Amino acid sequence: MRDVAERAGVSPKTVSNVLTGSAQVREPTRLRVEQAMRELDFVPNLSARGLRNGRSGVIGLAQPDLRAAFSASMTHAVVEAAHARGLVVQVEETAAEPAREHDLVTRARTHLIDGMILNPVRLQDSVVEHLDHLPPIVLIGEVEQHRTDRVFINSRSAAREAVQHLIARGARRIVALGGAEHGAGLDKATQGQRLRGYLAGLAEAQLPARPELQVEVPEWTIAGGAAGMREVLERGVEFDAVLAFTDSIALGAMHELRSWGGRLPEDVLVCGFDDVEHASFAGTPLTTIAFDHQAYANAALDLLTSRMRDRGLPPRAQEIPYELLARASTQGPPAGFSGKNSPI
Amino acid sequence: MRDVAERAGVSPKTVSNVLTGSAQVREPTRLRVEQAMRELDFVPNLSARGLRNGRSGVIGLAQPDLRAAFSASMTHAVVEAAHARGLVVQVEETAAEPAREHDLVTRARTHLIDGMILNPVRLQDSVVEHLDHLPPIVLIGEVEQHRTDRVFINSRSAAREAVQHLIARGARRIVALGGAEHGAGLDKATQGQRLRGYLAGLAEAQLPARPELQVEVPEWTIAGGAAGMREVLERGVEFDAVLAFTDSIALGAMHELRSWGGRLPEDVLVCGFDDVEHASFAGTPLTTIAFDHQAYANAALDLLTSRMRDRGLPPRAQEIPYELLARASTQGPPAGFSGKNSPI
DNA sequence: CCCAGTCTTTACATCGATGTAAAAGACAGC
DNA sequence: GCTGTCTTTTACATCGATGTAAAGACTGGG
Repeated sequence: MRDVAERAGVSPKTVSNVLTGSAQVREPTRLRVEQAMRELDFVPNLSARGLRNGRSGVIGLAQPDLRAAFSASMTHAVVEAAHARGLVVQVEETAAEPAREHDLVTRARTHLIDGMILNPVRLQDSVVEHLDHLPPIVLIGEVEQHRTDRVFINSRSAAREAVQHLIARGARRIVALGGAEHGAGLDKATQGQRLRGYLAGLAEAQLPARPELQVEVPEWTIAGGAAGMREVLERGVEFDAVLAFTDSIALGAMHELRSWGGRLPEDVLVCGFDDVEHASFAGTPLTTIAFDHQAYANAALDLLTSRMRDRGLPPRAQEIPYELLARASTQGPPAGFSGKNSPI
Repeated sequence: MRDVAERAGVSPKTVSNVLTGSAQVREPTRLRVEQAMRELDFVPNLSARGLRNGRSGVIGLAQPDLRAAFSASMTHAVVEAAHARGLVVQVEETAAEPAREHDLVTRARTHLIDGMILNPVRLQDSVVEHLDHLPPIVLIGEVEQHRTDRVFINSRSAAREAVQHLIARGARRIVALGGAEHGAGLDKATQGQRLRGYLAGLAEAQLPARPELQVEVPEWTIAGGAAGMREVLERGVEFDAVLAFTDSIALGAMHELRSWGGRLPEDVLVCGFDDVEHASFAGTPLTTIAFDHQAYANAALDLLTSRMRDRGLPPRAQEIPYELLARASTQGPPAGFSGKNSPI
């Protein structure tokens, strides 16, 4: 910057003033400075600026697995929303490990970021304890605590609605693909809410909650969904619908079902979550819980930037509306299916 | 840091020495310092460190559209590879706009990054001119210039091989879904190579290159692929195979074909590129050009980090091997199809 | 033509970590 | 006990941008 100043015949501070617009600079001076900046191909050093005024213009985005379609869609939306606000995004992966999640949050300050958006699998309380020492955090997805800002869809109610929908279309034995009561299912963030909604839906219809119809899926990917479905089929359990906790899981399940000879939706109904691009283009277009991913990201960034301006704000929670999109995959009534009578 | 030093009864430099390990520190002193750091919950400020030693530990990753399955997979792989090397990743989207690509590269220095991995759609020469003033760049994908480091698969040869495969399975009229000679097709990076390979494959088999079988697809997403396929079908052109330039395009095309009543692979064969997770789980599992995404990312990071250490290295290009994975979608021979005789 | 009041520009200190060079301390050997 | 070597610690300057406060350049009114 000194070089620019020298070339333009002014002091470094004047160059800085031109850049930040914080003080008035006379037209001819400004032009001279701009000319010099162009000639020297000058770019301000953000490390220095960050050091000086304590903000880097970078926010962090942490998700379990970037390959999952929903994460990819959310990353896109967050990058767009951040771009519109003059911020850039650093991505992190927690690989669904609570330890990495914990690590990431507590070490957030080291990472040059002004704030962070986290899609938690499970956020330990100990992390939230440290909140005062950490940069602003917005959680996306459901977590049972009210001390940070959050953006969420009402997963519990959505899952209940999905179950009602499946039951209305004739399903009676619905597989929950993504979480189980007997495991750590209810403990985990989004997973817990969807499982609760599933159970509530069954209870309302006075259908029993069968443990053999509840399957944990450690990785919420297509392969993970297929593996979960295979587990059910190999046990020979009979069922007539699947509530998958994400669209990726649903797509994997549908593939596995077809490869066992199941017909969709004639034998089994399937419903997913998130409405990723893929869902509507699947072999059997997938019924799913849809919501506006961009609105979700915008809300998260609004909460984050407002808190970056004022750390003293009370914790806020913003709910994004969802909608059940009925597609071909739940055109019932289903005949029912089990691994036993399959051709493979 | 001063506070830590004071609490441990040493000078700030000693604390720094403990952190960096650059100088010897006696055991008891080090323990005292570490104790003090823990007590004060101290985390070093990376902005300051970055300012001091000119490196931030952040690399940039720029791709056209993060929603595309291949981009998501690559982002995952790059984040993992970077993590293993103690780096973090900042993501950018170029939205397939050459202007944004140009902007990003020339302004790269402002973004606190030590280097950058770019999946270019079209990289203008003017950018490469500025290379000396820019941080290290590794291009992923094919670009017709040899002044930067690059990682690539031989797309031209892969496309030719795919065409040979389709012809061997009985195809004669192959749609190129992703690029066209008559447009700007040959100018663009990866797209150009795949188009050239397609044309080479046809020429070898002495089949004519028909302009009506070549379709540009501006967005390499599922929806983009479906739109491109629809265009062909609406024109009533007859064809018996589709070479889609990415798996996402292929999946969109397959969906569109099915909705016009086309049977896969009985009427039309389909081949994609990239082997994303989805390809093998599609209704009709997709034949595709597969390669190891993680190896690809590792190679890119190796090139990048070595250049970060020594800017003077000559430009290097590393080719990653690919393999044509034949799945159900190219079980020929195909009967042929056109929009005219469709039920819709 | 001078002066108060306003608009521009300048000098300097600062953010936090770390390289350099020199001072202080530890230790062995005579 | 003293010197010389080696290790550990210190003081200071520096990376680049910017806030503060003060100096300098201008305007218009008298």
